[in-house]
Amino acid sequence: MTAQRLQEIALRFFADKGYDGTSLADIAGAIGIKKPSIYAHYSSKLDLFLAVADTALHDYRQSWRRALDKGEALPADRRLQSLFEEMGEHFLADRTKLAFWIRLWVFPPADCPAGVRDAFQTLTGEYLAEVAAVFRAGMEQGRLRPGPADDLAHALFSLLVGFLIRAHAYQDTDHLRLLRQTWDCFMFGIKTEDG
Amino acid sequence: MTAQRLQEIALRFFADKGYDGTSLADIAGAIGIKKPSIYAHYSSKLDLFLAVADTALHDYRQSWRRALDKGEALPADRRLQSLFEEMGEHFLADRTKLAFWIRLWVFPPADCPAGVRDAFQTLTGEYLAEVAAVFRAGMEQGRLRPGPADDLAHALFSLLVGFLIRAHAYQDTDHLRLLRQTWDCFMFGIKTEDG
DNA sequence: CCTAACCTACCTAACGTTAGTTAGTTTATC
DNA sequence: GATAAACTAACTAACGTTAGGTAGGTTAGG
Repeated sequence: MTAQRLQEIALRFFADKGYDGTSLADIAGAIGIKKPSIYAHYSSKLDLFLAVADTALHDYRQSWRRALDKGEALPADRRLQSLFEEMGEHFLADRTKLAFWIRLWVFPPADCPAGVRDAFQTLTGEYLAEVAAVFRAGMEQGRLRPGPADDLAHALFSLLVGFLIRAHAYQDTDHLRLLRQTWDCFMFGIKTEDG
Repeated sequence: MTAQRLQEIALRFFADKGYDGTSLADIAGAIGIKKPSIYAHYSSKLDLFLAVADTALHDYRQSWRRALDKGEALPADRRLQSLFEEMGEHFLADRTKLAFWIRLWVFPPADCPAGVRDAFQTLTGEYLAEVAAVFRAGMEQGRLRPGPADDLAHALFSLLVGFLIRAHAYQDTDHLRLLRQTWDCFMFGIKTEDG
């Protein structure tokens, strides 16, 4: 299926050079067809982008849904850790996916309809709500310090995003070690008890 | 000075729509001159961009240099907090600056010469080294948990970046509260002592 | 069983627009 | 009157997009 291959290549280009920096000629050339042939499968450049973005959003939701389900039986603190690591590993496994995700969220193209941005925000909102619920459960169980669960969910998300951005910018290999290190700071703090 | 105004407007456009998404006609129109007149001040679009990027890099270095100097007398843990908050406030004070900074670091334009990216990396490397030194000092003073100082510096930087990205994406107002909340997580951890 | 119609996926050619850039000319300032 | 900074006009190249045509495979009718 050419439409599928177009999406794959388009994802790569959009992630790498951005929407404005990618030309249809680039995409067409990469799969060995000519530029106008793209229009047999997608009605416009934006249409192709939206198709790619749609699968990306789907993938994003699925990843944290799965991560949430996976640690369901764990105590709250371990579950948060699992969530954090699962999401980190998911995006670390595919650098192209990661770059596209960041671009779509942080710098969506000007042509991008508001609906797509809203979809992203809504998705992240749902995710944050779920994480906050885990925080609350952990506090009730006495395994987590009492505090504002919503803010803590945001803080954890910030940490994840910062880590992912760092992983995108620096291409070194020991990301997972740093991911765990980062988690430990969040979990135990950096301050000594008597400090 | 038109050259100055050009840089200011260009910064705004580059931050908002990206390098590829910005046309010289846009920039020229915004300050009330015609497109070719730009060439009286900058030899090309890339030249203008590099001028903007250069000031941005300068500003970036200056901000963390000042933040480091400011808390010099503080104990290590308070100094780290001061560093974190100062940097956060610095970028939060100017959203345009923030957006350009993120774009330059995370998604530099394809035309952007490697030297600029390297300059950014070097600067951040210096910053991380300074932060790591503060961590080490704090550990020697017994005010911070012993641990891998370089990794901890990276973790703190990730946290800052994540927070800034979040601030860029969500335009709500209580950023400073969330910044402090995020810091407290890092400082004290989220886990109870007996958890 | 043949053939006529149709569909899909590609092609070439070309469209109109806009991009960054250059050349040559005018205006204003010191 | 020289110099800097603006202008108009125009160039080339690239963009997304449309039109029209062709080859191959599938379907329907006599």
